[in-house]
Amino acid sequence: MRQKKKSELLTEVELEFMTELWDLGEGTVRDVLDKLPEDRNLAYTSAATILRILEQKEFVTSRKDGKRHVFKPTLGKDAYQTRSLKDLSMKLFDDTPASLVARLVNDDALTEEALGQIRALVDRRLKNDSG
Amino acid sequence: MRQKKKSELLTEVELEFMTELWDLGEGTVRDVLDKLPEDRNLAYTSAATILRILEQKEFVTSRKDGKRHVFKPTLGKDAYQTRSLKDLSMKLFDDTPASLVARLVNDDALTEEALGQIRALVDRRLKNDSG
DNA sequence: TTTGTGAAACGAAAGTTTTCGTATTTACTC
DNA sequence: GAGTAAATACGAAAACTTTCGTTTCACAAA
Repeated sequence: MRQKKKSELLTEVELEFMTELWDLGEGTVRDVLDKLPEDRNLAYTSAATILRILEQKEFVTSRKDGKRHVFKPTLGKDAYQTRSLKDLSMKLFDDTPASLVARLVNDDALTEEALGQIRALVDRRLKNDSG
Repeated sequence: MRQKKKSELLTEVELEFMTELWDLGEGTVRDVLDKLPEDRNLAYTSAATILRILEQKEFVTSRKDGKRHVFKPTLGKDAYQTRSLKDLSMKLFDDTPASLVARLVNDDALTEEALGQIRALVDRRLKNDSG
């Protein structure tokens, strides 16, 4: 029997939808569809299908409100951010978060301001841990 | 006319192959295939197809060596790391690298040592920029 | 030159993701 | 209850990714 590949990661379109739901908190098919960019031009039924799939994969739950379904993430955006970073770090950075940050801070496009913010974050975390 | 979707990002299997090529520097179909995990069990022709696709997408070039083709990345691993981070940052972190790092350093699984390394990297970059 | 071995070329099957059409259901209004 | 507007349910087409089989080609050994 072939093992079902359960990736735990969102596909491109799934992520697009989850991003809207994270922003909305929760919402109907119509809510999400209306929130997509003007030029996205996705059929209503397509959007409904994506949400159905997200529910099958247990990334969202739904409740009924009158005749509509209201969808709500079961996984927080922060948790998914962590999961994605872990995946990227594993696949492309030898599972060494420091080397990921190294690549990031060596990016010329990164502003001085962003660098300062990053250091502040790291410092705060180090202080909290030790003190 | 429909715009060809040119993603610039590697698919799962493409990344798997590029990773081996980055490690090898360059290599033949056989070289890459032999480098995959024991239990990968991919047919030779499948590997050849992936490399052919990577060449079509211009992620690698090939030269002939006797009767075999030797494949070589056109894009460095570091450049692709940067590209991936930019993509992730855009899709999941509001295009704000600092918030990506914030998520990373807030991950409880991150060791004190890794944190120290990260701060050192940031400090070094800040010093170099100003002095 | 024939023959054997391993590689390349190519197309297409199999698997997954994305999109949509059709049919049905629901709630509301008269 | 019949009409209607909007939502859901479901299947399947379309698009993309992954895998492989068959045929052709290149080189070397007899």
